[in-house]
Amino acid sequence: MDHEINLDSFVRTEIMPSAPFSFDGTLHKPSHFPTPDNAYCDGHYWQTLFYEDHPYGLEFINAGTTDAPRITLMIYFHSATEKTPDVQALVDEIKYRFDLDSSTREFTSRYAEDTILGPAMKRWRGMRISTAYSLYEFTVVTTVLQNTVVRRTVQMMQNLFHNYGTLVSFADKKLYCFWNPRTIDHTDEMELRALKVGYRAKTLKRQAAFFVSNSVDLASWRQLDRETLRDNLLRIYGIGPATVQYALCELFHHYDIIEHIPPWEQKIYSHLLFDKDQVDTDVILDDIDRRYGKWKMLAVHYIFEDLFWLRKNESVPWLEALIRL
DNA sequence: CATCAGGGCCCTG
DNA sequence: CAGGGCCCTGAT
Repeated sequence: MDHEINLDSFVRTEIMPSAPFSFDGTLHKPSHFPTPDNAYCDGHYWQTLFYEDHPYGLEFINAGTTDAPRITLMIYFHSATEKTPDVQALVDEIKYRFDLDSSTREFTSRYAEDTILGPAMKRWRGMRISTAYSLYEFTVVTTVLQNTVVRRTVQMMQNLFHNYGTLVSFADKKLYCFWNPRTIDHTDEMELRALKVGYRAKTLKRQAAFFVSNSVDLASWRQLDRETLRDNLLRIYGIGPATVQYALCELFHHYDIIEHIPPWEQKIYSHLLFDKDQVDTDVILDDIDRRYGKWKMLAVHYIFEDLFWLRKNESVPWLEALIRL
């Protein structure tokens, strides 16, 4: 099952994101549960990428500043199965997934002195909402996130990578790369259940089948208007109101909407915005809309991630109480 | 020991 | 449109 591939060759390229740009804030999201497909340290980020049926290893190095951004990107590949990777296509895809070309200058200058956003802005000015994942991969991640605690989510993801993913080595890292949905489409549900995913086995099967038979054209989904896109996403088994919200901002970079606040986030925003334990979600949504208008999703992302960066460095007792391991 | 909710969603009535 | 059920595990 667990095969390993040495990504023995690489190409090197430079990417110039639009300014301002936060390298660390965009590439590493401390609020996300850890997965064995990426690694991070200050100014340096490693990520596997399964693209066009090939495994890649990406190494991002911060070679610029917030106002003069520059990323050195190494794309590692397996020379025996691929002679010349399509670097341009890969770079375009990476730029989209990490939203490297988006313009946030209006937002960053407008809210530089905002009472709530100001401090986060000093640290993460130019941060984007991003994900390294394809839509299929994203649905897998959100599926193992549902109705459980973080420890189990991490374990489920580990089991799935271990059984269906590919261990790749590059740049002195060994990380797992995502599988083709066909892999899970071909396994039976009982085998999946043995990986402790519980009732989610059915969901994972149906999602894999969907992506195999429909070959979703992500490029065209990215062009859709939001309502059509939302309808399409909600038609995927296992995607409901919470996941569709995450998908719209993380995968498709809609920064101007937030319509749904799940209970645990409600508690966090209650603390951060109102200094209370529990505030009604409608009140929170109204407040966010009034303060940040068309940037409201990006705004709460700054607030949220800033909090989780803080948690990396020191303990935040009230937050720890909300994170159920 | 038993019960219950957890970083939702589907399905039923 | 409200509410029960879902695999499992740790908290209570």
